[in-house]
Amino acid sequence: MVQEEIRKGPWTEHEDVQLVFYVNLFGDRRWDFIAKVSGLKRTGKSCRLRWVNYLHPGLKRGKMTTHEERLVLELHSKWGNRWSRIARKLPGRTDNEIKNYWRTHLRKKAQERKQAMSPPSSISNSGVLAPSSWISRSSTSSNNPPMDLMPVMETKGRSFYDTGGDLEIFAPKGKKDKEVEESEKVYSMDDIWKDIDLSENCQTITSPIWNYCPDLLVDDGRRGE
DNA sequence: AATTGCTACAACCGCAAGTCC
DNA sequence: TGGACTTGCGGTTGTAGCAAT
Repeated sequence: MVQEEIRKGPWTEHEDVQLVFYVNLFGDRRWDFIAKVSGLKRTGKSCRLRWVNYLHPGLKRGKMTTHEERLVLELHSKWGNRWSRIARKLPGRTDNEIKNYWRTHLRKKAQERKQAMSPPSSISNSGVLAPSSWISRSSTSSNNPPMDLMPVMETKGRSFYDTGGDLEIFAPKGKKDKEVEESEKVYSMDDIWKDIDLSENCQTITSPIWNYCPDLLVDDGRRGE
């Protein structure tokens, strides 16, 4: 069979418009289908990512507020690298965005914070793991801070870092995750919004594509289900 | 002005979970 | 029940833009 060539790399404005149109038409679930019918030479996966991280109308763009930053630090110390979960507590922010922000801005801060809190002994905050059990996962250069040397907990093929916060039992994703979340709500959405409003009047900037193609706006992420 | 190093962020990849038949 | 397919998540990479030298 002749494999249709798959486009990779940065999305063009035209591709964005096309994707938005088809998502508006069919909803944001059947990505393989959308990828096919839209004529975009992208994988469903790629379409989903583009939508979720860039085109979704509910996205808040622009700099993280100090409150959001604080929240990320807080939640990361509690949950580790569970970005999607952290993202759920920050309306308008994506897991990818938070993950990137963490790597570039906060890792150092968290590091300092941790160092300030822990004695220079070999015992981590959890009091269990010594550096000898740490695994270096640095894949890139020299300046990878020791965050990468956090103890790695393995569960069912997934891993996350012990950040020194409460080690939660690693509930499987999906339904169970939701249950866990329901039962442990730390911040209500109201709290978060209130706080954000108070801390800074950060403007919600919708994705540029929506200015470009305003007709396609859908109401609050609820598309044909 | 050219080069190098760093930062920020978009996008890709692999894997596991979820869903459908 | 199990296999194929789809979706979601977290880790990683590529690169544009900027600052420092």
